[in-house]
Amino acid sequence: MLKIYNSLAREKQDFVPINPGSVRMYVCGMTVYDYCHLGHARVLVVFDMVQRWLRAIGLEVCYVRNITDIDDKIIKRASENNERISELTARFIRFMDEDAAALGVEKPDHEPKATEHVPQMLELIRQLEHNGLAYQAAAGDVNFSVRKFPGYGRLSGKSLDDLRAGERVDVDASKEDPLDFVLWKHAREGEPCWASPWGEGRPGWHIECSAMSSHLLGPHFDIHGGGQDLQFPHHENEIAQSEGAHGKRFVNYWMHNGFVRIDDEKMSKSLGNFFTIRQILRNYDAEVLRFFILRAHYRSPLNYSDTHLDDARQALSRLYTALKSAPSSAAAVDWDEPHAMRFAEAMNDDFNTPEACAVLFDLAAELNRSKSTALAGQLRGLGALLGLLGREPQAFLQATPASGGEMSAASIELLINERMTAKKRKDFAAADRIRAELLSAGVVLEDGAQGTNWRRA
RNA sequence: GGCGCGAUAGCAAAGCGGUUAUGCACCGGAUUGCAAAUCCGUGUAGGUGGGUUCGACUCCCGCUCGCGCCUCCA
Repeated sequence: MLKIYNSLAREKQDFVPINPGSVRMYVCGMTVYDYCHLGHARVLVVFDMVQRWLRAIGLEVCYVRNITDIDDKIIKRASENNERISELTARFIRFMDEDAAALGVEKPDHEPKATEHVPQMLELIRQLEHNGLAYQAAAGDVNFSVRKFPGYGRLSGKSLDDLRAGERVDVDASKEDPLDFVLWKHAREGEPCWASPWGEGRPGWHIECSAMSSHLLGPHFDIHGGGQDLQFPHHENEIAQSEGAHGKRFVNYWMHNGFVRIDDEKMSKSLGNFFTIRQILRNYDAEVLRFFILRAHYRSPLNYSDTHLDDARQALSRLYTALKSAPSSAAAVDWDEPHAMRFAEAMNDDFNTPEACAVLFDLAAELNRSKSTALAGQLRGLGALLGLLGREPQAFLQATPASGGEMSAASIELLINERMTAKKRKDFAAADRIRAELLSAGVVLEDGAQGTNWRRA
């Protein structure tokens, strides 16, 4: 039985799909005006893992991850770059796709774009107005009236009065309540806009997700995910909009992944302390980054540093090294085998990937002892469920970092042959000199029965 | 100020009311020409003060420290 920590209930709950055997899941994706950073990498990888596991336990999954391609920051960036918004967003969607693919993230079933769902948003706003939850303010914006929606603050655990107390933002005088949020922004000079019953304008940020999720998954679906920072106000507002418009429950399980941190501080655009995915991938294998993310629990904070990635690389090397000792292919997992059972138990416990990884290491140790092809198959099969261990061991162990500057495989082989010759005539001094030379170039040699293997340190 | 989360060995990171987490690093042994890899073995934990209990890292309370949300953010 799968258990999921539901942010709304603040506890782990048995997962019961609305329709037996199938799951509908929506995750807030990226706003595409810049490169994806490590925080985005975490959302991508975490929910990819969730999606894979849901399928692994036999559920039919419809996974939607949206793309926000119209908003203040996009407009600002496009004007700074002096380019069209559609060019800017198309470029960063492409970069996002490249990064996601590198990280082994499978394509969601749908990736709706905000600009392609304006009619659905307008319909939602119309419904909200009809239900007395939306009003057009003097300035022309259409706002959501939070005071009229009972239960506002349930997800974030805040009462309206608590929220008032912490107000740090200039109050917009045209709002009925300072916490009311914008559904439709009236058009401004030089900004893109759409026609609407409330005049020309463009959608507020929160309405996008409500419109796209209900359009593709219906008004009531199983899982809604995203980064912890979206819990308030974004997800809170989504609930208010969707339930306010449809008059029924919106989402059964809310999942929020923890932040990536740098030096114990949240990594974010506003703090400017972020690393982009492609920056990291210049020096580290993408699978190492994926493993680094999955070896922590998705709800825990994840501190990033080069040292931690080095550590993750060493650990992943151990798994691939074990795999090298027995031929294997990613066969179907034998779920009656003890390791697989432990793995499933861990994953069913709110996606406990650190525990699942520990099982992989136990399996590797066992494999190193037994050289069992069956165990190698299990290791590959279980790894595949996390999107790991899909490559040939040599390919991983000998991979060259994207930044280059490494000794080529051909030169390495040449030196290894030279060393072989030296070894044959018992000239160990010469052999060791070559080995030391390779080591200083970041290449480690392993002499075995069938000759010498090498890998990058 | 309000609300919430966390504190585990040198580092990273889980589970668990009593029995080895796991990985990296470290130490001893096997193996090796020597290494590397691997295997065998050992060591290093649970912020702090109380409480509950036969027994607490695990449950409860206080304190301290750290982080997050209350504004755009994954």
